[in-house]
Amino acid sequence: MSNESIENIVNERSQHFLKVLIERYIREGQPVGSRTLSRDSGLSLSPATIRNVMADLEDAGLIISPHTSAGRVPTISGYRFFVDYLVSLIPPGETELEQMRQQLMGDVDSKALIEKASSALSELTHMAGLVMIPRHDYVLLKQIEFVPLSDTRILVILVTSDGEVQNRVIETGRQFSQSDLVQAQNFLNANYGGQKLETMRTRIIEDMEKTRRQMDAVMEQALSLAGQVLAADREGGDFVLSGQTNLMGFNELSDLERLRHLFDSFAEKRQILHLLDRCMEAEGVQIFIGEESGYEPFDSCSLITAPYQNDDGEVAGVLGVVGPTRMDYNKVIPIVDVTARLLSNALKQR
Amino acid sequence: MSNESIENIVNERSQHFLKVLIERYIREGQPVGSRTLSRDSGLSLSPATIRNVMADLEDAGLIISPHTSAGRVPTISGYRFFVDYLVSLIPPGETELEQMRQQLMGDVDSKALIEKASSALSELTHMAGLVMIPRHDYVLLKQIEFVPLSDTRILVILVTSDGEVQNRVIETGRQFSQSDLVQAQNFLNANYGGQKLETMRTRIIEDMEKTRRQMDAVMEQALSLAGQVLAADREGGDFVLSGQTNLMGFNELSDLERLRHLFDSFAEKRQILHLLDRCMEAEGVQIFIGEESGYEPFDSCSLITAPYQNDDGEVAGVLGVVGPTRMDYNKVIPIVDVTARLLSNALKQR
DNA sequence: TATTAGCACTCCCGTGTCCACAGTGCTAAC
DNA sequence: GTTAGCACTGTGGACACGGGAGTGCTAATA
Repeated sequence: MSNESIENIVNERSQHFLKVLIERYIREGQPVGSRTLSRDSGLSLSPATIRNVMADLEDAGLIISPHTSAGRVPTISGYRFFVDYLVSLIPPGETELEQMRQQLMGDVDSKALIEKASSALSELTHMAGLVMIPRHDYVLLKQIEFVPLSDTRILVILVTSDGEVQNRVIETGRQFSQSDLVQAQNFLNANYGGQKLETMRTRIIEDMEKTRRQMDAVMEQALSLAGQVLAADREGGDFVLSGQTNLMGFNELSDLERLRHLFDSFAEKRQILHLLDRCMEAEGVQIFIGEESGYEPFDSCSLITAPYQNDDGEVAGVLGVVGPTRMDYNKVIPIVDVTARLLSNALKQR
Repeated sequence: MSNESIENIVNERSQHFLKVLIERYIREGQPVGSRTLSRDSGLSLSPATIRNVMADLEDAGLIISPHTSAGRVPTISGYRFFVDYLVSLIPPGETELEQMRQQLMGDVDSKALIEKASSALSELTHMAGLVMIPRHDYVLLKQIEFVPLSDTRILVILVTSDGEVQNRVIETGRQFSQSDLVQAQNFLNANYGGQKLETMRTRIIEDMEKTRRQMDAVMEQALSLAGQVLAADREGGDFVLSGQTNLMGFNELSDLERLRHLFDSFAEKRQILHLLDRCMEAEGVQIFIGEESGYEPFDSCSLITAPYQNDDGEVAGVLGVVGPTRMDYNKVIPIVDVTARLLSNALKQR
């Protein structure tokens, strides 16, 4: 890719300057000039020399100057290069680790854990924390239960492997007796317990086909009910967001118009879920800088995500943080990484 | 109260001018001067005369001028006087009513209805909509159900009169057999079905006292379980918020610091719930202007609320809108009022 | 007595000018 | 390849200026 060629063009010394410049810019938030860089670099070269280097970096598209007589600031590609090749990750300190452990301990239910994880992310990074609610598709059925509400309305309760309980009311065309329901429920528990809802969905459709010939009334009823329940489960998923107001503190996001777009997109959820879905497939930490996410409200933001696992060790969801492109990648990346691990562990020990 | 005396001091003509001034200010958002007011008032009086009147109104504390050579703007007391004595409520137009009905129709579940109501409020007023989730205390028990999860963990399902299903996992000290649970469940349904959770809570405590002497094992078990379930239900309640980003459009709220406070308070929920709780007791529409709410983040906002009823005609919760003090009270008050009625109806017809 | 015209006064706000500052690119020398 | 020197440039703060909007007061009017 283009990064490869950039790496060749920009020699090692230039890379060092790029790193120093970006780290300085992340700290101070102001364009970095040649004099400053000369002092910070540790290489005792004169500003004039640095200016030449900076011109090269600018040609390579890694930095840019907001106007003639300002210093330089990183471009999106600059950050990208930095993140890919130059970061010196700083693992969370003992106090921070302690704080995370504290929050993610105790046998609370998974919903509470997820909220804790989200607020931990936002508190530690001073940005917005984001944790996806585990997708049901990846969740195993522990138990299914039918409770009659009225003649034709049945409350269906799904207890899933993540300790969550989902309930859904279904409207059946006809009447089911109490014992019908008990039978159906036993049948389903015996046959589908321990399966993923996702595979269950497909298997039930197959099985309905088969049973049509056998004509076992109980089975047929049970399958039809389960089919109805799962059909209602096809929608989008959800996530928990914390500390969105933290984003109001950054002056690169202080434009009310942009900020509003961003907040609207948090409330809308759909697009963000789509973005998070894409991150589920990634192996570890995933980073979108500025426009890289391809999602316009995030244009001046970066998103750092990591997937987390449920108690079966399967990827259950994604968590992450959103902040300005000018964020402290050195620190934030490890925080996201560690939080994902801790959440996975916490979900396991229940 | 002080309003009474103000009413006496400020004669009818002045009141008319106050009304015109406030309505103009609400429309235009800029301080209103004597010349403008003279044109708008319809009374063909010269600006000089108006100036005298305005001086009186300023003395009475109803309007104030931001600086020497600006017009006047309403004070909090000015708005208060306006909403108490001068508003000309404008009922929602047919198209708006239609929109509301559309959103609040259909046999969706109560949670969905509440979200719809909230977004209807925000869309119609272009401000933030707020609907409290019905307080469980006011809700009747339709049915209770126990599902064993493991030896000592039991899933308890409460089906309530508002069609909601709540589930809660309780950790019992000892083991319950399947039939124990069925008996307990039947006992509770027979004895407490149709009661408010709130009264149930107190009655169960009494009853446990009584049974202690009779020593009926089933009853005792059942009561103890129910007691545990209800004990977990003592926390604060919740609300649904929509269109909070609408608030970013108003330039009287464009101060990022204040705005952040406001948004934080929405996320924190506790204080706002407290405020809403107070509104439950009020008969109809309730209005807090600026600092009247006594809640600092709302200092430059107004809150208009109305209680709504559940299917038994009892007050179930409160809904409302939050916006800048400079809002169109003439239109917003009726919208809040009507939405509350429509939501009550929608909850009834299920 | 209530209303009005006239007038001096005040404050805001947009405009324009000026200047110091920081940093640049280029050239020529080391 | 590195550096000193220099002319150049955009930013942003300070300042003065003037027009505009609106006020309060006074004296005249109906």
